[in-house]
Amino acid sequence: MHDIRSIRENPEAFDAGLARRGLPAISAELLALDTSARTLALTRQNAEARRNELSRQIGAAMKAGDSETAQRLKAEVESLRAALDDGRASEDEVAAALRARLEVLPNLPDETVPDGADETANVEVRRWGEPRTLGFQARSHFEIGAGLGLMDFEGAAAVAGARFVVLRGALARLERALAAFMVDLHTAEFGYVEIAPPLLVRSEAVYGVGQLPKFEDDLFRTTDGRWLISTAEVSLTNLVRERILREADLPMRLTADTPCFRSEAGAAGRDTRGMMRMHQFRKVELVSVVAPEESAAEHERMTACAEEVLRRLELPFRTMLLCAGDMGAAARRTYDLEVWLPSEGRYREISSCSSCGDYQARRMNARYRTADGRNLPVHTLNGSGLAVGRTMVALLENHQQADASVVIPPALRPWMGGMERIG
RNA sequence: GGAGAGGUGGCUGAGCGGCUGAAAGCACCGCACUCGAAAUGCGGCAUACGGGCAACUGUAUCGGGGGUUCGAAUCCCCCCCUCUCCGCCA
Repeated sequence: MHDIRSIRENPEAFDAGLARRGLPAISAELLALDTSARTLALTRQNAEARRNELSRQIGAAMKAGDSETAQRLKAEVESLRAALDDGRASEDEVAAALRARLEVLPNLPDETVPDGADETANVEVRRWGEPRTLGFQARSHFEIGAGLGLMDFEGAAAVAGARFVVLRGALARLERALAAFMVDLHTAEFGYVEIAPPLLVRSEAVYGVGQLPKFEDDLFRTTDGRWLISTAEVSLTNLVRERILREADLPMRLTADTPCFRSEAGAAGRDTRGMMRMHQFRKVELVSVVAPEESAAEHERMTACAEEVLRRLELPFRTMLLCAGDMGAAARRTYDLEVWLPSEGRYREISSCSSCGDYQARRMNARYRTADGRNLPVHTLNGSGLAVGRTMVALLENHQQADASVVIPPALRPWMGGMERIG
């Protein structure tokens, strides 16, 4: 949610930011509504001030036993009423219209974000690792999984339908090991606090991170009106909703290993084979809540935390700075981590680390108290550290062997009970 | 699911139709006292949005929404949340 005051101060910059997102200028319309709302409010407030004053006089008159004066004053208040009610109604209407326009607008891109309409304009900022030369035809993760007999899409379809998978034995263990490995890394070495959050959340929480009201179609809703989290970002970020934090509470760094649920509406036909795009997948999420001046540095730090997972698992990746047109709505600046997939011969997204500025904080009303006693919106960041399902895909494909087995990278072996190889 | 109790400022907690944006205490910030500190005393200290060059000032906010009333933290209705007991249950 944008601060209407900042739009008032610099409407050109606001529209320019939206333009980078590929959106038309809207500041003139917003400011017209804003002016109208303020004018109506001022008129209403003056009428209310008058009414309050008269009410005080009525009280005084009644106390003095002067019921005649009291009656006369009551009549006068009555005459204010119609105007007051009308004014309030139109004020509410204008305010609602302004809000409806504001709450669906995405965040403005940071100055350091490159221009561009889609992923082709993203900028590679670094690359790590060399894709292995296999010496044989790379098999896809689902071929490997099928070969091992431990990845079952048919069974999953029978139980749940398309876009689900059933893992067995060593692969089920592998998923659990990867998640535990990631959480342990982030807590033990990077200072994140592990959280076991709700997976079903209320609308207010989804609204707070910016996924409602605009992206309702991407989510699953329960019969009692709650939502299944599409990412633990929703649960973790909202932990500070409606709170005033002390400066000493910041930075707040949280991590959680949770399933994520996405309807994948609009993704029909994409990634239909394998487990790249599921209705349910496991993800270790990172969330930071920081003071505004810290958010840029925190963004780099968080991205580095996610990258470290890939380094330790010996998975080649590149880090992309997303262009303005390719970022999610809440983000001001985003790095995507893309891991090498031998079967596709290209890099695929495995993590997305975003700095959201005060966009989510305003929607959640999450603030912190500065040393000089002001309450300012915090800055929030979130990132995958990493998407566990896709990490497993990358691990299987990158560490596959000619004999159809898969070598478990040494860093992960403690979480696999010492196992060195699957198959 | 049934019965009951309750949600007030950063925290605790009074108020239960007008003098209450809200007592008191704690916390916090000034000042005094002190060589310094503690203790003590005095003063200050909610948030949001407006108006005003400013001093200052208006409105709203006592979980959320609606209603009654000239006037609501206080009365009525609906919803949300918390707690206690009973039932059910991983």
